[in-house]
Amino acid sequence: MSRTEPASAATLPKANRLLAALPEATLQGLLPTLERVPLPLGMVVYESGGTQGHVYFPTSAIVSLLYVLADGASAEIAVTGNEGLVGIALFMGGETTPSRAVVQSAGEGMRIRASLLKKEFESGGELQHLLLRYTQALITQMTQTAVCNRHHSVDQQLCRWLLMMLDRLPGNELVMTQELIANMLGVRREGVTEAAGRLQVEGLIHYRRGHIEVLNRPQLEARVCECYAVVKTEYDRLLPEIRKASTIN
Amino acid sequence: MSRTEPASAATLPKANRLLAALPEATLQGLLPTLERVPLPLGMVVYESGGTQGHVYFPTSAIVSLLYVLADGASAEIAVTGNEGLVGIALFMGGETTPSRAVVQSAGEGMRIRASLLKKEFESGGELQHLLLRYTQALITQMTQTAVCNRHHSVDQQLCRWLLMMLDRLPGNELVMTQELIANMLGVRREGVTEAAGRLQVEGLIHYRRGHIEVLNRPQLEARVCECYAVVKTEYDRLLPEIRKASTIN
DNA sequence: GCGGGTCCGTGCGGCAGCGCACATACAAGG
DNA sequence: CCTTGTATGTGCGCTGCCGCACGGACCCGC
Repeated sequence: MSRTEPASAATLPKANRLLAALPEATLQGLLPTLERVPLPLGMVVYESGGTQGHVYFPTSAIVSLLYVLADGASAEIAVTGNEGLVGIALFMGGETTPSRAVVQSAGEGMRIRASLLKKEFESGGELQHLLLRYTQALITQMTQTAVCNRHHSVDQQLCRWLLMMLDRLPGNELVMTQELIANMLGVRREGVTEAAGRLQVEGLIHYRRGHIEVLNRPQLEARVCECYAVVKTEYDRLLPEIRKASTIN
Repeated sequence: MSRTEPASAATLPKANRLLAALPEATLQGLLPTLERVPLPLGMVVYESGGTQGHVYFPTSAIVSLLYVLADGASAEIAVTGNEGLVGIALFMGGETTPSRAVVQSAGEGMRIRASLLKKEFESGGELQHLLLRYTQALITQMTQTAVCNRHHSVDQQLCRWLLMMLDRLPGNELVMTQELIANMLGVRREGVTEAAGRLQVEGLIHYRRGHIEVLNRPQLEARVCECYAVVKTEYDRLLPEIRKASTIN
C-alpha cells in the first residue's frame, strides 16, 4: 500500500528474491513466458491433485500451502512469500501434490510456464541449485510445522504464524480474520480469539475486524516456540542470496 | 529373518528398490564406493545439523527421521525403508538438515560416498529424476505427518504407524517397545499402551514385551485415518518402479 | 443514519491426552 | 530358581482444546 513499486518489466522480477538471485543471463532466458499476475485474496493457485501449467513467484502476495481433509478440516503446511515460489512439484517431477495453494494476503506475483522453467531446470545450472536449496528450506518449514502441531500450544503457534507473515509483508499490519487464521492453524476460531486476546491485553498486537497490527515484535519473538527460529535460520543458511535486510532482527 | 538374501555384490543393491530402479549403467557407476553396512537398532545415521559423508540406502533396516526439541520431546517426521534413501540434503544442496536419522528396526543397508552420488546426480540423468521424485514422495509423507499430528487421535496414528512399518518389513512382527513408539508419535508411553491395548482386545494385534505382531491387517486399514492411503498412493504414483508386489493390498 | 452481514467475545459441558506415581509382569542371566 | 532390569498396566487430577450456542460489535452500503 505505502510502497510504490516500479512496474517496468526489467525490475519487477527482482521483487521476488528468488528470481532476483538468479544470474542475469538465466533470468533473461525465462523472460519469454514470465508474466505479472494479480493474486487476489482467496485465489486457489493450485488445487490438490490438479495439474497447473505455471510456477508462481510471489512478489507482494503471500501464498499458503494448505491440506484439506476429507471431513473439511484443514491445516497449513507451509507459507511462501516473495522469498520463494509456489509449484515445486512442477520441477521435482511429480507434476502435482495432494495439497492446495491459496492466496492468504493479496498482492501480485510473476508466473512462468512450467515447461520453460523445467527446461531451464534440467540444464542444471545455478537455477537448479537455487530451486533445490529452496525446496530443502521448504522441507524444513514443513517438518517444523509437523513438530509444532504435535507439541506446542495455540498461543505459541499463533506467535509463530504472525512472525512468519510479518517476515513476508512490507509493514506490520496484516489483513486477516481470526476465522482464516484458525483454518491455517487447524484450530477453532474461538481458540484464536482467546490467544489473540491475550496478546492484545499484553500490548503485543492490536486488532480490529480483520486487521491485525503487530506493536511489539521483540516480545512476540520472546514468546514464540523454537520452531520459528529453526526455520528462519535454515532459510538464511540455505538461501543467503535472498536475505532481506529489513527483516533481519 | 526368514529371508535368505544372496550376498553377492551384484545382487545386494537390488534389495533397495530405489537402487534397483536405476539403469544398470548408472548403478555400475556407483559401485566404486557402494558398500554394505549393518544398521543396528538405535544407530544414529545422521545427527541434527551434522554433516555426513554418505547417503544410506536401507535394504532390510528401517530408519526414522526424528526431530528432537530443546526440551527433549520428539516427533517422527518420516520413515524410510528399502523403498528409499536417507540423506536427501546431500544432493539437495544443503548438506545437512535440522533433524536426526535413527535406525528403528535393525537390518542392513548400502551406503555411497556423498561426493560420488552428488556427481552422478549433477549429470542429470535418470538418477536425478528418480531421487527428485523420491524427495517429493518424502515431502508428501512429511506434510501428511503434520496434518495427522494436528487432527487425528493417538489410536489412528498408531494404526498408521504400524501399517507404515509393516510396508517396510518382510513379516508381520515388529520388534519395538511401546516407549519407542511413543517417542516416534510424540505422545506419552501410556497413551500407546492404551491404544495398543484396545487393538489387542479387538484381536487386530498381539504383543508381548517389545514385540508386536499384526494379526489382522485389513481391520487395521479399516481403522486408520486417510493419511496412510494418501501417502501410499503418492509413493505408488511418483515411484512406480519401486512397487513391491507383496504389500499391494 | 440505519440496516444487515460479517466478525468477534463469551460461556458451558465434554473429552483426549498429559504428568505423575506406583503396581505388576515378563525375560534373561547368574 | 531367583534376582534384576526393563516393559507394561492402571489410577487420578489437571489442562488445553473442542463443539455448540448465542450475544454483541463493527463496518459498509444504501
